[in-house]
Amino acid sequence: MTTEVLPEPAAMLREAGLRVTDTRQAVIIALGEHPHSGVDSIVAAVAAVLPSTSRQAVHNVLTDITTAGLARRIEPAGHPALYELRVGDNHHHIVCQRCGTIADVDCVTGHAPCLTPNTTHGFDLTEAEVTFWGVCADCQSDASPAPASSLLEEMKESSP
Amino acid sequence: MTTEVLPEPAAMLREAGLRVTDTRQAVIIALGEHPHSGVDSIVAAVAAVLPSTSRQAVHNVLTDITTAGLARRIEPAGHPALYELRVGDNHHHIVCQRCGTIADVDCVTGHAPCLTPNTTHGFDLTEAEVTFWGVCADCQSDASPAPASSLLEEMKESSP
DNA sequence: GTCCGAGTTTTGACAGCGTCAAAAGAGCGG
DNA sequence: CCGCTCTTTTGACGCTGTCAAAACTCGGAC
Repeated sequence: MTTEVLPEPAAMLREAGLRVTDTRQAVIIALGEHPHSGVDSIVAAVAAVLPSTSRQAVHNVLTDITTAGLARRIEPAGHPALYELRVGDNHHHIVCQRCGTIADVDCVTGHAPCLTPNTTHGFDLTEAEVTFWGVCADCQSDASPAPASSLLEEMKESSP
Repeated sequence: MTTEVLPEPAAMLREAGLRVTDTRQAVIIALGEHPHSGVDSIVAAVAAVLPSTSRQAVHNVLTDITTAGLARRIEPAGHPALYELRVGDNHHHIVCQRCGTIADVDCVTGHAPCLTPNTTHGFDLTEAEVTFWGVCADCQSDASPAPASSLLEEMKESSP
């Protein structure tokens, strides 16, 4: 889509104490342009700029920047892991049960009152994760019966 | 400890329109005695009674009874799928980030007010899934975790 | 009680996603 | 400019789950 006000990849990496490499910058740029991307999509996007980049390198980068707090990893049930750069703000996700599309959902309650159960079974609560499931607008209007099991084809996103 | 006040597996299967087989009853009994079990644990439990049972058969049974509404499938990020018999009541789960133990968490708010976001991006909302993450009582007191088979969580922390 | 067809289970292979490990290459402080 | 350390490449491996065909049961019919 349109080029947005992306954060400086190099600056982000330096602040996080990570070395600035082409691969890492390319991954961050790809994530900035296409949030909620899977490893496959990111590999494709990076390969468009750095054709020699290996899949493993992308995995490494994603793990590194996720650990460093620059990115966030999302793992919806039944889908491969996705990544996004939005960290720090507490938001959740809504996943399309047909095509796997993901959208951000800001926590409407601000402080998440219901996300502090009193029956924690002795657990030391760290985080509350909310995932909404539904059908996206495209799949609603598109009445074509796409079986929820094998629609990996649909997930292929056409790049601009 | 063997025969509890568990629902009759045979009756459950018949009501769901599924054939009553040894394998299916064994799986249901195993789930009744050990909720939040993974396929591996269920296979082991079933094998104790029916040694010739194949892993694939367990997979089939779990898929069948899940589809029939007798069981529920849980897929915490980074863990293999788990199953439980409690269906119908809307409850969530809290997962130990160290050992993977899972406990039930009843929806304390009853009606889940914050689980109806107003910004659905055009999605037709179907379900809201909540997963709590934390550290279980055992892992809190016991600094040395080694329950089942996963120490993958250890690498969550790394300092350059 | 016996038979038969549809539904189950077994067996073996396979696919997706991610990780491990060692050698080669690149960043960056001195 | 040097060299140490971190990154990347390459290839193999592991885990979880699925696909497919043949052998076997369940359960209603006769």
